[in-house]
Amino acid sequence: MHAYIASRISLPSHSAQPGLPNVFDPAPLQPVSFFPAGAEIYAQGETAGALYQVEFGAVRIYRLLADGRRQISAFHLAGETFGFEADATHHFFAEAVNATAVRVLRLSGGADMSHQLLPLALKGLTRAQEHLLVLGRQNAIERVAAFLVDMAERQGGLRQVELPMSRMDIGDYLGLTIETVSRVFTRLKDKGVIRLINLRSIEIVKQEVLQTLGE
Amino acid sequence: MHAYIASRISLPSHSAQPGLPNVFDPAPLQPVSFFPAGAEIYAQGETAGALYQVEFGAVRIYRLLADGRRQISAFHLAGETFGFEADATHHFFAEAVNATAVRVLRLSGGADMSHQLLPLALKGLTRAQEHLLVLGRQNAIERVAAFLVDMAERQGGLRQVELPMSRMDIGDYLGLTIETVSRVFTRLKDKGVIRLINLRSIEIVKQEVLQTLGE
DNA sequence: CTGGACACTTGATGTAGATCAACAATCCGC
DNA sequence: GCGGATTGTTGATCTACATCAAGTGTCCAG
Repeated sequence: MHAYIASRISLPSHSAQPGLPNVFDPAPLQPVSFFPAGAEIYAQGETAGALYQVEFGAVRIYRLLADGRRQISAFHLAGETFGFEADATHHFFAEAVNATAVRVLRLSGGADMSHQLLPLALKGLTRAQEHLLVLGRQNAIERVAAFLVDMAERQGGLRQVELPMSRMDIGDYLGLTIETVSRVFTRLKDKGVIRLINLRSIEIVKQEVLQTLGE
Repeated sequence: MHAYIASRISLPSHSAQPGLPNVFDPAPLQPVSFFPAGAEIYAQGETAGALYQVEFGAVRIYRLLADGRRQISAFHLAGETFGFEADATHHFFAEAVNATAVRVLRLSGGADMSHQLLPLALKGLTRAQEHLLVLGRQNAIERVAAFLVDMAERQGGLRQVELPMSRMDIGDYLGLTIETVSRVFTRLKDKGVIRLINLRSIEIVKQEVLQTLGE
């Protein structure tokens, strides 16, 4: 999909992370890697063994079918952690949606991290199961509404929501085509539910309507 | 959906479980509950706090939309464990598909089970993410094929596969209607890929074809 | 063994969203 | 700031699956 080769620049980070409980302290500060838009963070089939915490930017986790159909199973925004697997192999691809910094937390063989990992895994599991309901049983408007509500919540519940990803990404996350995503945005705009500030940023005008549609 | 009230009969179990590593030993043997077909094991909104291990039978995990649309996120067969949640509340319903026995493992407040739970949670996460690909990007034949391959694998890879659940359950798991599920079964039968031994049991005749369709 | 209730299958028709196609807006390198 | 490439929108048409409808098979209570 992307012939892009990641140009990683690792460097020790000095920024404290207020608000984000750094469960990995008091280990020495972990290195941060930068990825430009579209760069691969890891690929399906690669050996797993690190956790990744998004410092800024956004990451998409996805799988491909043989003919190129793509399903994005999750987006990860600043503060979120991803990369854990059931065995020693990555079963998904991870790519930077746009310019992204990721703190890499190597899992030292000895240390037992299950205490820290379990809540993250359970959170991910709940999210995936909720996404199953959306993909299995909701129509196009409901899917987009659920997506926007989720993105808004994860950005602190503000009226203005940033969408770092393209319509293609949104489509591949919601199981829709870009055309359908675009039409639904237009429909929600015409109904006065949202306002399109620019391509990658919307304002939620009627939060209740969106909420009701999405559930 | 079901006005059915579970008639639980709890009793201490004496059966050893060869083949199933009982990670909860050497705790005293946990009680086993029986549930008739359709009985509720737990409901969305209830307080969580136990794990459930299927002794025999099958369990469906699902969510409902306000208008009654249902998405089954998982089936659990003999030997599998379910019931863990990200917080103290169940976010899904669990029901016996047919006559089912479940070992209830109360999580004592003090004990730290994250070591045992993490692999189960990660396994569930991977499964849910794979199911997302099916629901988001595969067509009706591919969905049914993937489902049959999965059921076959979980039953030891034999040619003959038992389907303890109704067409309605399969439809609600795959995001399809019962009619579409039925038509796809007929289509696979006509192509000679499967044989319908009876309503709840099929034989896989062309394993490779099914495998290819499902991925 | 018989009847009635489900569960499933099969057929006819409708429709949401995909696909195909043209155009518009936006971004970015020079 | 210009021009081409990329991303998004809008319209026309097609199609896979849903919906509606009418059987058929299966199971069990009596």
